[in-house]
Amino acid sequence: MSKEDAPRRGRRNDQLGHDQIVATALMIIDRDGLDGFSMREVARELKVYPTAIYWYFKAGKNALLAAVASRALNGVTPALHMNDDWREWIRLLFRQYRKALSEHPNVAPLLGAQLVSNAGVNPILVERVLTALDGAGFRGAALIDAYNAVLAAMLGYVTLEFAPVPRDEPDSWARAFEQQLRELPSDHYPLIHANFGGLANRAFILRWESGSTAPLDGGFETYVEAFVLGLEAKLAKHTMSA
Amino acid sequence: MSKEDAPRRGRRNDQLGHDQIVATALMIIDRDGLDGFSMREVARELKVYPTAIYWYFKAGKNALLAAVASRALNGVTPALHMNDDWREWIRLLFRQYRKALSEHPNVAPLLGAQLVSNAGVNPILVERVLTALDGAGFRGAALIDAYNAVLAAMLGYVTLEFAPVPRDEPDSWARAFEQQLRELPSDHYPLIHANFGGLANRAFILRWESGSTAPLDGGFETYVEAFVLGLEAKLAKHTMSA
DNA sequence: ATTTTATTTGTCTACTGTACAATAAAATTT
DNA sequence: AAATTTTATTGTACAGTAGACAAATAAAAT
Repeated sequence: MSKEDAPRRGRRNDQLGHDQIVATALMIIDRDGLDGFSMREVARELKVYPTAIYWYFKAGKNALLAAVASRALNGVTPALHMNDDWREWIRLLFRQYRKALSEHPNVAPLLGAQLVSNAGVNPILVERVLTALDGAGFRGAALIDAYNAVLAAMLGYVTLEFAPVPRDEPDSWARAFEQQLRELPSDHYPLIHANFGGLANRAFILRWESGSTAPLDGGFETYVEAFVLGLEAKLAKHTMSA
Repeated sequence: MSKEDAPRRGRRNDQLGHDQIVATALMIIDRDGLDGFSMREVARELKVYPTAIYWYFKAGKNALLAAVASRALNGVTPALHMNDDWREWIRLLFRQYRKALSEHPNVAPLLGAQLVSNAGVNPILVERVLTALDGAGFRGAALIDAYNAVLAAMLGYVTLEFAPVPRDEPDSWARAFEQQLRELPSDHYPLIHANFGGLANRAFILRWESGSTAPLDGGFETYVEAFVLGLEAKLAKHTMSA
């Protein structure tokens, strides 16, 4: 009713700013999942016109999502000091990465899969992984190969673990899915049947909850340990043949 | 101009059918990427009204995408015979999985990340992985953990490798990105600098092409071998302590 | 010949990303 | 202090999206 109801055009004092936009976007994704995210929803949340967001992220939606991913992973890369054990450092990296993502599980699909994998991450991670592997003894082409293996392994488990489940009527879907699993004929699937208790909702493909509500800790530790031990074994083979 | 131009309503002889829809959807995704996919595009391609698609996929877009993912992975799981070496079988599984996805790289984001990870895949894969690991000697909780590790590892590398790059003006984007990499100060990033030739466009985060056009073979082989060797080492530790 | 059912057309609403122009406050230059 | 430029926002517009719903109709079953 009052005059001030008419929204003012032009520059305002309570500026928007990159950080506020990214924080809001991350909040929306945490709350509603990636499907609930949209430029317009961000604008609504900030009580601002949708196009205002485009002033800060001129490249649009993907640019904003890249910034969100980057923020969610802020400070993940552990420090790396001389004489640190490279195995322990990689274990720490994997665990911190998983922990960071477990606090923003809905961001996970952006990382392994989306185009963000390049833009969002910072070169410090790259340099430190290279440093750790160089310290272990990897050189030249073997260093590059090991680097790629480490990066992929770091992302692999968590991307899958935190993959979202259908969000419409999750309860009935879960029950139906569980029922479907139980009905697998035990003669064709003897090991699934024999280990059903341990597998149901505790194993990829055979679960109906995301890792954000039902984490797969044991598998992760096995995964990390196997990978580190394997790198070590591969290193031993190479240095012996050299 | 002729009478037959008026589209016939109701049931037709040249029926649509699940398979034709899924095949068309996969073709579109192969051609235009996941962003180019939409229910309406599928309908256009089939010269049919969009809502016709919903008759076959009553759960909508996600259901169709799940079917597409399942089709793209059709027949990936290698046969597993008694006395097969479990290490060799896992290597084969990983390689076939990667090969199948390299023929449909745009499907990759659906697998690791999206909700498809459950619905799309068949239980034969699960049973065979369990069989291979059981044959290796994993039992009980260790079997479940190893299973989860294998599944995650199988998906991890390829999901990242085939992640798409920005599709608008990819050339100028690639050049800009490369330039940005070259300008990393060599005092802060000595190993990136020292290995620049081997890293540029050949390493995660430092590349501007997707794995579909610039595969990262060496890293994959290292990854597979490290993982298999690691599982073996982990197994040896366990069976020794038992 | 009639009913049923499977399949498609056609209509509708509510939403999305983003290009573009208008506008005004703040910062900068004169 | 006045004029100008830059920055940040409102406001308008468009073409595309998913999907609910009802109407139409051809083929199959009875």
